[in-house]
Amino acid sequence: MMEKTTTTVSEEAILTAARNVFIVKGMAAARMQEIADEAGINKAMLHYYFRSKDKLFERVFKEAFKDFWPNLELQLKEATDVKVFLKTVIASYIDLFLEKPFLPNFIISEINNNPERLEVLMRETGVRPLILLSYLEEQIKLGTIQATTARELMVNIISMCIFPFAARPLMSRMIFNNDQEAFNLFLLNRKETIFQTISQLIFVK
Amino acid sequence: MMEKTTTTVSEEAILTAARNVFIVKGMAAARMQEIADEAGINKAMLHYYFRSKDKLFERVFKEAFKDFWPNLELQLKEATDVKVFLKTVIASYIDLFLEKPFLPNFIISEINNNPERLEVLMRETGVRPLILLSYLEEQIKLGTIQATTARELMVNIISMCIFPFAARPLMSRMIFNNDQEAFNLFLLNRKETIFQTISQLIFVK
DNA sequence: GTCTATAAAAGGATAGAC
DNA sequence: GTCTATCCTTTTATAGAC
Repeated sequence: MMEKTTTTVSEEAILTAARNVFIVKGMAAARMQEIADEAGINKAMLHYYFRSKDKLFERVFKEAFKDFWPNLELQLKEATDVKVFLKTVIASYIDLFLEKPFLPNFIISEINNNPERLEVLMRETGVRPLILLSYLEEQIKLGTIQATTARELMVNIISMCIFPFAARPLMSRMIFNNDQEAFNLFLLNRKETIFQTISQLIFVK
Repeated sequence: MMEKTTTTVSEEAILTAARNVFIVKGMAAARMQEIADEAGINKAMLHYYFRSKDKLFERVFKEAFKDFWPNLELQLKEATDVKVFLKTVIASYIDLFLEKPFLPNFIISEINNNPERLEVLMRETGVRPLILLSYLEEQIKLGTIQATTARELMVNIISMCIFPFAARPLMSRMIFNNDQEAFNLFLLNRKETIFQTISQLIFVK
């Protein structure tokens, strides 16, 4: 029996091109023509496969949104203690953004434009970020980590992981004087440095 | 003698409207019609005063970019020591974003779309963020604060200040379960909590 | 300076041949 | 499935009366 969700070569080419264009330019600035060109295919084909720009965008966006969140359940199950768990979460975030540098700003901007979409997105992708929050709360209660509030801690971790990528050109110019090598090295080391910074805050001797 | 840069009532109304629309929607999604409506004025007037959408946008963007940076020179001159200085910088950032919540994402996104614009912008607005960096470097050398590198520290401070605002709807939903009151309170308290967090990192007993 | 009307361009969507 | 040609809507920009 064949797959229900068989995708043709063209369909895949379109999706790949659409991802590239939408994620870099955003919904409003993206052009169907550019997506067609990048897919090496005719503009009419986009409509043949996806009916409209809106529908094509929704498809790409939902997928990107799903990508945006690490699999907390899995990492939680595999981690032996808080330290390992946090280290894994931070590392998986940094690795993700090293691979997909435009993802953070794309998700953040499109959510800003359409916050009401969040409810549907969360339901359909099954993303549950409160897991990390309640885990941190629990650990604070147990005394294995120290922090005034779990929310504070979680916001700080996420901010440090995501922001340098979301504002990459700005940071590169403003703080690294456009020294690309130094900035790339900085980002590569972030896995380690963020973990150390957070450790200093929550594992008080 | 009269001002050279006299602005008419309409011109001001247009600029105010353009700010509102551009900063919330971004260049690509903004509509000249919407700006005209918000200014309570005819669409043709926009072109009469600013020639094109591009030119109007540039005007608004440059201004917003200038707004985005605290006056470090002034704060440095007025501060009595590192603690006071950092507290002031953080506070002025948080206050700015409480007042203009859409500013961070606007600046970050538009710079991402057009990083090459940065050079001109910096020249024309006279923004010099490296002042903070060299100040931190100096203080590390002097031993008044502790940090592995000044860049690391600066990125962390900026990330914690800006990110929760740039990703406001996302944070609100994901970490505060859309409890608007709790989230607003959290942001209000950020001045204090970020300072405490940073203090814990750099003022080691 | 301000408006109405309209041109001009861009961009998304469809028809129809192959 | 894929293409070319074309339609139609949206949006920017201008002409010209007042």
